[in-house]
Amino acid sequence: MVKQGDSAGTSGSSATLQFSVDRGSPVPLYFQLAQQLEAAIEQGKLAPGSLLGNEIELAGRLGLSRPTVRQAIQSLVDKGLLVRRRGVGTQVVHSQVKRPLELSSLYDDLEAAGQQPATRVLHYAVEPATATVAAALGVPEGSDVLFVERLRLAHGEPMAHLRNHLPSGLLTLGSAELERTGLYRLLRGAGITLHSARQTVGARAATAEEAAQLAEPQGAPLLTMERTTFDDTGRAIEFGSHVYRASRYAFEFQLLVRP
Amino acid sequence: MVKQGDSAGTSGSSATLQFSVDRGSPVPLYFQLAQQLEAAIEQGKLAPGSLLGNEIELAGRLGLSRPTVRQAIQSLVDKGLLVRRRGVGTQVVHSQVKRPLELSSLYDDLEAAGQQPATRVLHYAVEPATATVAAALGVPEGSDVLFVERLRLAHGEPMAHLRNHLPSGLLTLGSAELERTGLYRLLRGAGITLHSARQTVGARAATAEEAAQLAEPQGAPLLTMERTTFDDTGRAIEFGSHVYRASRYAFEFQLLVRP
DNA sequence: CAGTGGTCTAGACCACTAG
DNA sequence: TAGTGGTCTAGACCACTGT
Repeated sequence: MVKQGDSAGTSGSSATLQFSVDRGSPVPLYFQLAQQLEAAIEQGKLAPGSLLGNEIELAGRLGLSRPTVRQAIQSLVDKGLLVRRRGVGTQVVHSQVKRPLELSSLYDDLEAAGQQPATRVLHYAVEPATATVAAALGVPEGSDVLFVERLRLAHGEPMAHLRNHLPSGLLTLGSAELERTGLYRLLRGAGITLHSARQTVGARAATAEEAAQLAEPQGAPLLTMERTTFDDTGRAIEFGSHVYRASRYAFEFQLLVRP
Repeated sequence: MVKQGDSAGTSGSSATLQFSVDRGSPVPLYFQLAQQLEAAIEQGKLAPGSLLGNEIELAGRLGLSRPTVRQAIQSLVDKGLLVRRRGVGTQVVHSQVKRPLELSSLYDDLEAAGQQPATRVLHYAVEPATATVAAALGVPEGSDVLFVERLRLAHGEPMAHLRNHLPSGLLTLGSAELERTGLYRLLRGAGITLHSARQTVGARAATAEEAAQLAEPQGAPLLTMERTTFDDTGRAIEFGSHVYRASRYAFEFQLLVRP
């Protein structure tokens, strides 16, 4: 049982990197380690393809138990940043993994891209649920539903036409708030935990009205998305029916293969 | 330390269900339990919203340790079938979670839907990589790349036009095999481990040629997808550039929110 | 307050991969 | 054969939730 066998000097390996955990912190130890590993990968201190070093040695070096170290590593494997091979070791993945697809918010996406997003609320009213909306939200037909219709702009140019239906009483949504930020940010801010969503992405030609609203020629191809979002308990939170200018917008995402 | 405290009789709870593990099996214990829990949920034996019972008691009942039971439960939480709340318990999720988005194969999707998929190989040749393809695959421009162009049919009707580029030498793909099944199934069969993919989904109007191939009017809206697939080691395995008849096809998928 | 999941430890044996 | 990750155990203390 050798305690000290430092084969330091091999650049790109983890042996040369200094990780440390703070036991006084309320942040879980495995999470602290995971963050440091992720940062090292992102900054290139852990080269793609390099081995992480075995778990027992890493645990000993940090004063942690092996299960704790495994938990940290596993969380990064789940993110797609690391790959484990039995009998070989844990390696940093080569390719550029960014994010395994989130419940994307158009507003946030535009803002992140420096596109100066803006919103114009076209319609805002509580209405009885139609059959389609009632089915999507799992509420009785005719029950009260908040219907919001918005035009999303980037750099002053129309990008998308968004229609959302929300079960009445879930939250108090101001029309003014909807002009300032995205719906999902408002939902999260209201303490609603988004859990899953069912999405359908398709395409169709623009109607005359849509063409006018989006400044596209009539019959222009539009990207469509329908989405129902659920919370922890399985309640439907929101049903959206959106169209995007295909000339200006495309969905881009990374996905991981379930092992 | 009570070994037997069966509070049986509460229907819908897990207390009435009989789980058991086989220690002689090569299948991991946590996986056996996860499968049984998943089956019980799928068959409705564990009602949506019902509590699973605490982990210690479940472990005792099965003769397993708590970490093993936790591992089983965690795998179902990751799948979105269960929700854990501290101080409350583990509940079966209400909504219908099907699959958190896979690297979908059009062929498999059509087959699963009973659509009698067929493939017509239009083009099959090794060609020098163009700049676009070289960038997507991470190979030198002008290097050998297998270029495959296919028309996908369902019930004899054209559905999509598929163009794929694969680095030469990765596998021996027969044109005949491509008529019989999907590309991804062939890749997996060749022992290639798919790991992640970067996708872009958009829309545009059909060109004259595409319209003719897909039996759509000229200028009809088409759904487009570009995808680069990577394996474990980060090598690009395949670059696809596809168009789908928007009148016949849409992408539908479920996704989970990263906690 | 009692009960739940969240985290953590210090071991153990096994299956797989490589040289 | 040596080294790796994969699995498993039997405890422990803590944080949070509800009553």
